[in-house]
Amino acid sequence: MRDTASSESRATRRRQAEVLGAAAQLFATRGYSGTTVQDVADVLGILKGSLYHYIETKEDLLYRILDEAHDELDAILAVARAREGLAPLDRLEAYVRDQVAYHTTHLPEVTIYYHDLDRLSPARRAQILERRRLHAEYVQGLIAEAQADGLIPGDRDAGVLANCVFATIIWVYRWYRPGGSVDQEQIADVCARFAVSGVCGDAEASLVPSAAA
Amino acid sequence: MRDTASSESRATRRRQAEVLGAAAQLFATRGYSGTTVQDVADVLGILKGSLYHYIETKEDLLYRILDEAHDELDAILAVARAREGLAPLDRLEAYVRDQVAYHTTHLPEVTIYYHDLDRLSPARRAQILERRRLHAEYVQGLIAEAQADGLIPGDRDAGVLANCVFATIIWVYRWYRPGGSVDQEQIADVCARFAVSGVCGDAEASLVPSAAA
Amino acid sequence: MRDTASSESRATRRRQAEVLGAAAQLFATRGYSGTTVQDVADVLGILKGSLYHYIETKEDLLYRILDEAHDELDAILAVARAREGLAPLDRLEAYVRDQVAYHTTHLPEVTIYYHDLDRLSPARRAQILERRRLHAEYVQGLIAEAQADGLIPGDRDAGVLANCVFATIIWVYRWYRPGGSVDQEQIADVCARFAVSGVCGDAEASLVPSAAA
Amino acid sequence: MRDTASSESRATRRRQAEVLGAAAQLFATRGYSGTTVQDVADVLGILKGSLYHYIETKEDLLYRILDEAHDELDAILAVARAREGLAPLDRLEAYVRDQVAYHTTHLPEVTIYYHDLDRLSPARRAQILERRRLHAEYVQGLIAEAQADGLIPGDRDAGVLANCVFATIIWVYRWYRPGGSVDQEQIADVCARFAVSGVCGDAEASLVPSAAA
DNA sequence: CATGAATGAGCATTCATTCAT
DNA sequence: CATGAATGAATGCTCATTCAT
Repeated sequence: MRDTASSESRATRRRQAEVLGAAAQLFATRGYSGTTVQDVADVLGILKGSLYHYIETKEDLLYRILDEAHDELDAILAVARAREGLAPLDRLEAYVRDQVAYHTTHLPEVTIYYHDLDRLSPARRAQILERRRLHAEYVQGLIAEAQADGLIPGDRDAGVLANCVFATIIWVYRWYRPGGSVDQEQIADVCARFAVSGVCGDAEASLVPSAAA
Repeated sequence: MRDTASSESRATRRRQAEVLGAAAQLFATRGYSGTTVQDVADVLGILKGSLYHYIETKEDLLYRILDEAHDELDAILAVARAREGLAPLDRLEAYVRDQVAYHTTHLPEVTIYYHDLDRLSPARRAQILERRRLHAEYVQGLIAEAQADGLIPGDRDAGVLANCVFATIIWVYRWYRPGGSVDQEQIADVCARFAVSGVCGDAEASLVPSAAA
Repeated sequence: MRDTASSESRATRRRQAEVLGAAAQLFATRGYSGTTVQDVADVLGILKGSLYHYIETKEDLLYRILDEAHDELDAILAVARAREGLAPLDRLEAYVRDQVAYHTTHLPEVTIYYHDLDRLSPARRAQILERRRLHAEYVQGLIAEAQADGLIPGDRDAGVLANCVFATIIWVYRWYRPGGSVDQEQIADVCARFAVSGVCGDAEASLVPSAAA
Repeated sequence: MRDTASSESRATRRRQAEVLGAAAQLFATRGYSGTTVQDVADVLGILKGSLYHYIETKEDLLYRILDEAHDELDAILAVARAREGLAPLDRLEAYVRDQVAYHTTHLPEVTIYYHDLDRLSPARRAQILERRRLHAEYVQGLIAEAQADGLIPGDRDAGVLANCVFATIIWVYRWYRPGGSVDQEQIADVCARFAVSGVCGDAEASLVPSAAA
């Protein structure tokens, strides 16, 4: 029973990971269009032509990075779905916290995700977008559920609110840089609380006094 | 009283605006790197070489679009600063509303702003970033003020919260498309309320009962 | 009796001279290929399109500069030819002196002459080369005459010697710069003496003693 | 004992030489500005883009041609410096002879050298000019030495005389064409004698009688 | 005379991709 | 697996020249 029975040997898989890692670093820094196949090969210490032993096209690199990243994102969604017996807003808070934690620890991947998805071929882009849609549905569902349960006001469009929640999650990649004064856990906390409070939208109540003063 | 005294004739200025408009449309759709000078010329119905009567480099197009857009953004900030006698959170709400209104009505410009700022030369990028910084300072200042006034809890980093507010504003360009079921004014309302409630962060209070129930 | 009877008015001719002067300056500095029509127009303070009121093609500028310069060069030849009753080497010396004087005082023109003659159309180049040939013939004739008269050794090819004489004259434009420590008259002297002594070629005779000493 | 240990294989080096040779041929004929990268590729029988495997910029071609040519020129200077125990004028004569021999056998290189040095970037031009300066110093030094030794009159500027010597050497490339009636060795002889006699400058002495006759 | 928009051909350079060795 | 030479299409930019106003 040789373990080469799997289609790819362990060494091969490691090399593939190195290739994707190098590409991810570069794509995140210079953008997909701004990165050349030569750049990737340079980082790996091989020649441009040799890189084509690992990929068929440059777009392959982009797709694989995005595909693998989405595997982890989908795992977060699966965990969230498995959290039963919790109130919708608590489930939302947990989901946002997990997402922000992922975003802060996978800056290159999410940077590429939000910057260069459009450089994917239509078919592949559609594939990724479909996976993303499931996340949107989940969050929008939680919000609609909270509205139905009377936990939050029902006068606002759940879809718009869901987008605001994702804004809170996603935008992290544009301002968070490791080594800052606020650590990752705190950031996940603040963002989760911001998002949940945002969908609650009862700020006016607390503000009325100050406005009335 | 002729206003032809200005160095550029009206026709010239109109043509310049057409050039920028065509470029903005394309940059927003295909990205700066994905748009060729040829593309822009094609839209204008002139030859590639002729376009160089209006620009010196392709980057000029990007810079001018961003520069003009920032003029409008800065006008929003000026208006916000002029709103005296309002509580900080009310000023924040008004600012967010204005910003979201701008974002929904200037999708091409803001798309370019958040996607291709890095394609600008270092000097020009720095110039834009400096203008952006003033906005960040303003919002963070409002939040800090609200914290100092005891209007919102002071246990969360004002900088992180400000980033969450900007997330709410900015992300709009990624999901809002004109002609949807929710109109622009409603969206500005929802986002403003989301952001203000988010910084208030008193969701737990309202949630505790439901969680305790 | 208007003086507009001449094909070009005085003002027109002055303007033409300005155009040629500006072009000559630029061609000498940046080379013909390295100078754009725009550059010339800029120096004149007009637009590129307007320059075409004075020229038909860019090559016109080159040709006219060269043509006018050759008028002066030919005048030097005419003067030389008129110097009768002088020994050939004295006539050679006078010719070299005049030529070097011209070269040091017309650096832009001669620079263009020796650098960019090949950018002329074949017909025009041939025309200039024909005029140049007359100079070569004259100098070669003087040398042959001196050889025939026994004034200088006859064992060396008169054509090669003539080329060496022209080398002495022409090369001046590559190293002479006004304002140096040696004035123009001295330079003309040194060059003339160098050339004449060179064709005499009796250095060995004078050196033998010193070598024998 | 394989010499393939060197970083470039023999085939690679040969190809590089072919590339430089093709470029040199073209630059000499049409000038650097007048030669396109396409032209060079055409001569090599490859596509324009493929040429960039051998060069980084078009200027690289120019620099390498000039750099390699100067290696040979500097070898001539080294040989000249090694010729001890000879009177200065004899050393000058030998140097001129060697130089002229090089010039007549390397017409393309020297043509480019004297025509297109200015198309080099400032840094690279300075580098070449520094190497050239050593030659000028050497020749001027010989002349000064001869003057100090009383071998030639000391009333003429050694710098100007050195320039005249170089004129004699350099100008060869403008009139010498292989296959003429005078062979290369004779030309080197004539030029060397012309230059040495020129710096001696005692033509008057020999002329006085003929003028007095 | 002068303007300035437009032309159209050309240029140096880049780059994803292929393939014989 | 890796090399490196070659492809071929595209890109940003230049520039001499034209011409309606």
